[in-house]
Amino acid sequence: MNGRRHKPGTAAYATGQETVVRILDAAFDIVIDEGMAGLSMRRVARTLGISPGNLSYYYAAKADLIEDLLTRVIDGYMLEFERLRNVQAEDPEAQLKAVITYVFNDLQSRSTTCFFPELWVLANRDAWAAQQMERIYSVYRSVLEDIIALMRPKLSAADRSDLALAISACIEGHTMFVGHDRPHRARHARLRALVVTQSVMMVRSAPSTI
Amino acid sequence: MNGRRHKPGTAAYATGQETVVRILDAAFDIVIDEGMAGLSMRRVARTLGISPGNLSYYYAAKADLIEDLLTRVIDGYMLEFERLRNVQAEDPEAQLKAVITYVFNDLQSRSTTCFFPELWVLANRDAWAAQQMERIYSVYRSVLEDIIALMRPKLSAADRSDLALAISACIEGHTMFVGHDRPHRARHARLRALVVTQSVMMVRSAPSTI
Amino acid sequence: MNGRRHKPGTAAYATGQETVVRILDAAFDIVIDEGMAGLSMRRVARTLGISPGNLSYYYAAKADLIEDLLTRVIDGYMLEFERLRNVQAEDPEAQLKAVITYVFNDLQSRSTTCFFPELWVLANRDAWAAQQMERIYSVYRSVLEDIIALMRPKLSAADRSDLALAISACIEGHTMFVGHDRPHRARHARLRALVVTQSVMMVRSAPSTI
Amino acid sequence: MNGRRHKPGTAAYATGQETVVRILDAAFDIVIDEGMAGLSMRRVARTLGISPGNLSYYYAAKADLIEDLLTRVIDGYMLEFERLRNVQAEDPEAQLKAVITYVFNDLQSRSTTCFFPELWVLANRDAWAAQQMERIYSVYRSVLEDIIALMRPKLSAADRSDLALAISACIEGHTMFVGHDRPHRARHARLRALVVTQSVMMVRSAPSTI
DNA sequence: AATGAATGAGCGTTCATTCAT
DNA sequence: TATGAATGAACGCTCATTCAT
Repeated sequence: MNGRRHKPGTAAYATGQETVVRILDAAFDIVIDEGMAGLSMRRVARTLGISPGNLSYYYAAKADLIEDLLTRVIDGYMLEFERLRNVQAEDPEAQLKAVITYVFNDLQSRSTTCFFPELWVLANRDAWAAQQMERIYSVYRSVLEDIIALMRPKLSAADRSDLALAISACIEGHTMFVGHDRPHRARHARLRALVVTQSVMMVRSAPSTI
Repeated sequence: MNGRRHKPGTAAYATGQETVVRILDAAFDIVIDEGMAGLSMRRVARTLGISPGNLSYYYAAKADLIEDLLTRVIDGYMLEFERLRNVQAEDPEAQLKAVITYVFNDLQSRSTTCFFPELWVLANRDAWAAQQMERIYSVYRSVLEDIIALMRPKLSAADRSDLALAISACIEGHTMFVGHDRPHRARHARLRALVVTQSVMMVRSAPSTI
Repeated sequence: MNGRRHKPGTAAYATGQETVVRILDAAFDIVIDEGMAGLSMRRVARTLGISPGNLSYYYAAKADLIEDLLTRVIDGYMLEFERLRNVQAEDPEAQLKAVITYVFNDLQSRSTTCFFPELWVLANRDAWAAQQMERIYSVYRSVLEDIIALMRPKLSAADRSDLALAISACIEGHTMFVGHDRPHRARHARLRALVVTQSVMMVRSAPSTI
Repeated sequence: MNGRRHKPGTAAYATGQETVVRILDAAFDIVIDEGMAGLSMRRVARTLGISPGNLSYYYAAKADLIEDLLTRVIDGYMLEFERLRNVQAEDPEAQLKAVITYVFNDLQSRSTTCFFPELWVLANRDAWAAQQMERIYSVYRSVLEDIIALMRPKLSAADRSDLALAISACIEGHTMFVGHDRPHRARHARLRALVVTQSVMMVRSAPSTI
């Protein structure tokens, strides 16, 4: 969605813009369906019915496409998180529950179940991907931190940050167990209840460490 | 510890046995260094200084090599978990803390940080890999379940199982944040403390749902 | 003369058209020189001085190339047979003699001597090849059947068809004996005379079986 | 069956002799099932459950195995032909009919339908194979020539030979049309009748050319 | 903005062959 | 006799990339 990856001037016209979107959509679908391992320039081109040459007009290198793809997907999730900031609730605790519930539920979507592990793997080897991963998770945590600040105003920023990281890591860790088509998906609701309750308790009771 | 993926009769001599070990070691190193995406038969052969033909003498198909590789790695972790069962501690609570501490610390090893996300991705697409993943995590959870049973004898098996799954998922979810070379590795100890404390509290206070 | 085995859109420019022709020519030459066993994608590419990648741009799979190759060769022979239909002769008998003479002579060409046995072998295992073989021989026989119909109007279609099949099989059977470079090539003319005379006699004298 | 192809001394013991037979049997089955193209040393070894190394003890090179294979198969057919020489019949004509009938019927066996076209292809490229092919067909023809000599004592040897070649070629040419599983197999009996009748007539009426 | 055409490297795999044991 | 172990070449194929048109 930033465009700074393909040659400047590219996708200057309406049809070009649209093509970029179609490219990224196709690429995302492939990643979800077949994993990053299944993503190839030729496959994207084939999916769209355009020539490899034309694809390389928009993305000269595969890495560029991947960058844009990650950026766009992560921007999408970031938007969701920003929206969570404005969740209306009686009190911060209710808000915390709402946020965790939302994110935990999202684990079940096929996109989320499939995309994030790919991102984690990517981040293990690619600094830029690691940075994008931080970008999204820091927004995610900042939403939590703000709520925690309301619940525990006296806690240090570091403590709040730890709590937020612990909560987010705990939720993310359920992806491969209760995510879409994952073996314990049937236990999703029960585990969500556990995580919600436990997270609230943890925030309430966490001692100040400074 | 079974493997048995290469044709029977192969690796009958000492040198052959050794070659198989060298193959699997090299393959594992490649996966850790470059990810599954970087694993190729030719690369393994190149690394070992053997011919592609010779490699395919031991593993006729790449899938066979991967199967043996996963089996071996997972068997290794399973052995570790079985060992955790016998951790000596004053009481179940101390034992729970010890187990969580151990596993959480292990997240920091490069192998663990790099291998498990690859396994999660694999399991998303490959039924056999998914099965192997279940194989290891079920042992992992059973260790936790046994300790939980000692702490909360009146809890139903399902409740204990949920607690174990939640704890293990929570720990695993920290891999990509505080694992080896991961951005929040510096906070590893603080988060471990949080997770340990919180897990104990959760087991202690979890209500019976049946 | 259809082909259409390489992806549509490919070979749209003059150079591409030419390349396809060169590919099929080279493939044919290889088959004639070394047999189907000697035909490989890489060899075709090497012969033409193009890269394997470029060859597979035109023919994504070897089977596609073979299909196009067979189609083209067989189309060529079919055209010849169609031309034989219009052979001018005093009477049907003279026409029959002319046709048999032409086909029998053609056995001596290196292409024919080498190509047809390869086709027979292929047809033994590949349904599509078998179908192509039928395609050409049915045209071949239909030419004969039409002449036979003129010579023996009262014969049933089945009888005419049997005669045509017997004559064509008899001619084809000489390929490996009097064909190009075959051990009895010196006797070609004498055998041709025998086959021509005998075929005419057979058509003349064959009893109606219905 | 001559053995002169593998190292002298090899297969000197009973078990070794037996292994050679099993090798050639397996090789023949593969050729019939998959064609010459499907014949590989490793496949033969695999079929027999022996190691490639052991196979190469009997046949150091694939070419040697093929030589022995051809020799044995052709020896088998030659034996059949020699037996045909002794067919009892009222007169030479009946004998000729009996021989043609026998050979024409044999076209329908899977082995014959599959093996001979492979031999023809081989003979197109390999001088030794061509020689073996001549070996068998010359016996075949000599049987016919002898009968023809009885029917037409005044015909020159060359004429008799031409007749024999024409008859044999005509029969062979039916292989790919009425052989096992071939498209016109249903017409086998009718065509056999045609060929038998016509061959007898041809021998009876063929003019002396010298 | 798009295609056709081309390269060259890499992949997984099969193969004939060799040789020590 | 027989196996295990190894080589190295070839194969069909896919891929990222480039570039003229």
